[in-house]
Amino acid sequence: MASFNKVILVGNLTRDPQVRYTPGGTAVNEIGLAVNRSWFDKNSNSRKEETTFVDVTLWGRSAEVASEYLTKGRPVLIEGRLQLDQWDDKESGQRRSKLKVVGENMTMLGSGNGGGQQGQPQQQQYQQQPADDGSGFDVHRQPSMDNEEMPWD
Amino acid sequence: MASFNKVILVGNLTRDPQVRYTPGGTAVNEIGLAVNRSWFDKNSNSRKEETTFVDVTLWGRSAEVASEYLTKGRPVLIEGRLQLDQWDDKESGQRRSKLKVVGENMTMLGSGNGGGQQGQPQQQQYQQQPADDGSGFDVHRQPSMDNEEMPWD
Amino acid sequence: MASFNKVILVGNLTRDPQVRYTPGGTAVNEIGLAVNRSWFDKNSNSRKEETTFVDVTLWGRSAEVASEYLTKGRPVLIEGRLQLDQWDDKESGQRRSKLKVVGENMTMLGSGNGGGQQGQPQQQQYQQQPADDGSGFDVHRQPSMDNEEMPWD
Amino acid sequence: MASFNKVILVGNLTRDPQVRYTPGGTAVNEIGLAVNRSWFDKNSNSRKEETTFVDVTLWGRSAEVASEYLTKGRPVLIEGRLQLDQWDDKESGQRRSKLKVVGENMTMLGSGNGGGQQGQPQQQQYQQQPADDGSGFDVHRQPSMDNEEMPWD
DNA sequence: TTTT
DNA sequence: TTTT
Repeated sequence: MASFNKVILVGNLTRDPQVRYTPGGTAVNEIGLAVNRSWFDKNSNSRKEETTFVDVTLWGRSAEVASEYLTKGRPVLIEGRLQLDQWDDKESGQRRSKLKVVGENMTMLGSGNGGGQQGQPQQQQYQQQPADDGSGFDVHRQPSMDNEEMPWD
Repeated sequence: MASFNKVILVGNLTRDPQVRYTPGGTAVNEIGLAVNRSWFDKNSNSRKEETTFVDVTLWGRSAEVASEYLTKGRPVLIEGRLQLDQWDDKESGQRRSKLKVVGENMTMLGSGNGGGQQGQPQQQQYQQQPADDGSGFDVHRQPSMDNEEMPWD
Repeated sequence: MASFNKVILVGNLTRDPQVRYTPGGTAVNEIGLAVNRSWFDKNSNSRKEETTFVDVTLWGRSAEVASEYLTKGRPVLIEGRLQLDQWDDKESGQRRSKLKVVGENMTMLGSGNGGGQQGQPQQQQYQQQPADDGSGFDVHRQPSMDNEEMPWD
Repeated sequence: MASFNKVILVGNLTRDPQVRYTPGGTAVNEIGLAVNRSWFDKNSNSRKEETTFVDVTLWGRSAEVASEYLTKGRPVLIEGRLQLDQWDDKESGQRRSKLKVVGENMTMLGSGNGGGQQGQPQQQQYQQQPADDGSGFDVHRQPSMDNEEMPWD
């Protein structure tokens, strides 16, 4: 049967975003997100906290926007999908894998005036660039986008 | 700012589910899910496929239901959240971590009569048990539930 | 086949929330949400805006929390489901219906100190009360909840 | 603050889909979906059912695909957003409005061989066409799409 | 490696 | 370790 793969996260950035570019010129940004959960534990009769730290890979315009407008601590909403990175570990000779999140859409939350220059585009939603730059870089993993939805293009 | 953490997956089971029980008696089931994605790659001018294999931890009643009604290959919809498992690697002495999915709700898809005994409860949605059994087992990680929504309880 | 029904909204309150109570004592709160969308229209070569106004029905504790901590303009994240209200129109004698959103979870967003008294419980997520109060009031429509997740109970 | 607007539904078609075309040539399809919910009611100590009937507007390629491959009764997963249709009622002279769902993505579920010709493209996910055809028809309301994700294009 |  |  057909599949479906959706992740929606609201959290705070654990570091300042930093764009890089693939050899083919596509922007990439692996942002760090801290997603908190708190619940009341009946056994200990106390409130508990747990934080999930997630790395989210942004591509294209949203990769750039993250660097331009976001800093450590800023709240953000990410819509994306799970992706399994797989590789051969040269050390152990074993096949290894890691679950990641690919961000397909980013919405900046917060008042946007927490300081610095990042406040402007609060009503925007940033989607990814579609282009596979044919560079051999793993750009083929990047998902869909809609130019019509892109700001300032 | 407050957080939000939601994962919604539709995929096929990669193995027969197997319930286990915590020392305190809580059911746990780590099911394997294969979630496919296919897209048209403009560069190669061909359709591509990529599969994400995800382990989903079910708790309580849904852990049991998975074993009772599902088998390898069956389609299922999972609603849950990302969770970071963290531990100390004795080998390397390093802190390690792994992103996982905790299933908070399970919906069986498919005609349900693909064979075997699994077909009955197609209209049901299974949620988790709330109880922390105080066993020291990591049951404290399990989330919310609503008995009102539980079948046959 | 089994169904799934999920709505996730981030928007701003269009009015101050007001709790009411059913004859059986269950809290209800129909909050108004403004959800904006902006996109770039290629034809007119300009940015466009569209707002969706949605009424969201909250039950139980989240109905109360909304009134205690939120005011007009505050940003909020709602997780819920679509529900079809159906009734007979006495005037026309016709069967009528209206699509609504039932909120199953509410997360307050924003710095929380935008003014007034509403700022405290920023890290909380509020779920609904399960109880059907047997009042004949349409409380049977309210969904799941988990006391374990409730603050201060 | 920025907004977010997401609807995810799994249900069965209540009628055979029928594509229409706008004057500008854009495909539109308003499909009917039945989304079931069942829960255990503690008061009556019995299982209850409730069905939400939702009209979902599909645009572009997914509008066509729906007609080509789906028939009444087929299960489908819709990802979309809420939209408020507003108009002036000539009869009453009043401003009226109706909440609708715009489908941005459609995934066909089910074995796909329940009969007829609809079975082929089970692994596909159909997204909308971006084009505003400038016809004056309310095509401006249609959302994002990614040609790269379109099959057979 | 971590955020509020 | 992998499903359709």
